[in-house]
Amino acid sequence: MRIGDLAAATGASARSLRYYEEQGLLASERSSGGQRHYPATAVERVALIQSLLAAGLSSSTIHDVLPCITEEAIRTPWLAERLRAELGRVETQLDSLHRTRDILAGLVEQYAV
Amino acid sequence: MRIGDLAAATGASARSLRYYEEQGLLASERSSGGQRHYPATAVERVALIQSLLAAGLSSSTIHDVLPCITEEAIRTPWLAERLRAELGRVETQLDSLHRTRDILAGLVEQYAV
DNA sequence: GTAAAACCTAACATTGACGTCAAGGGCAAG
DNA sequence: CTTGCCCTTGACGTCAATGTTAGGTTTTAC
Repeated sequence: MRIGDLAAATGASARSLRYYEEQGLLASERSSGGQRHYPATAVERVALIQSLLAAGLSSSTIHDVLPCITEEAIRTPWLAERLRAELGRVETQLDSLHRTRDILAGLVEQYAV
Repeated sequence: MRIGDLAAATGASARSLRYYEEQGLLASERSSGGQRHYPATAVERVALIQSLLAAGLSSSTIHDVLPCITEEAIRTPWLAERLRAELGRVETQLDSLHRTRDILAGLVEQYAV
């Protein structure tokens, strides 16, 4: 898969995919001419990255948390701790968003004609 | 209440409060010397603004959606529609965040030592 | 009345995840 | 081989909420 295919398959722009690579979130092989090639599994990985970005994790946090290209950090207690911390953050955010949803729903009810 | 008090009461910076006013989200009376004064209800209003900002609504959207200082837009069908649209957005985001939470929880389980 | 603390406006700086543009190179089809 | 499309790197632009700084004014405390 070339970058345009991956972009089409994931909805991310080619610019974003290059950015993910630059941030160490996504690996690619290069053709002899220097063009990026991706395995089919990259689609799933990009989806994961997008999901975590949408959850408010920074690319640097994702880099820390995903045992990515370099598998160095796997199963260190530090990684487990970091994961738990981010999970906590997301759950807090989930609670807060839940309350906001209720507020908005209240407004909708109040202003529905 | 002056701006410092409101900042202390809400956790927002004075800069942010002025910005909210600039964006038409928050009203203030001025003293003879030009300093802002807020009613006690402003605390609640700022909390609402923060909540909506945290949910990813832009200040311009909040301005549209909150029947704010100028009460012009109240109860127009358009407002009701806009509110429903934003509620939909937030609910979508909530779903997505929920899934992301599960993914993260899975990772935690996987990498827990 | 005076000093300190809080406030004012105005403007520029920051951050992060991209968009966009320029100048060029790779690659399949005709 | 060339046409046309996709790709490359690099650099600069954007956007939104907020930080920061500067230079001056108002309010509060003594």
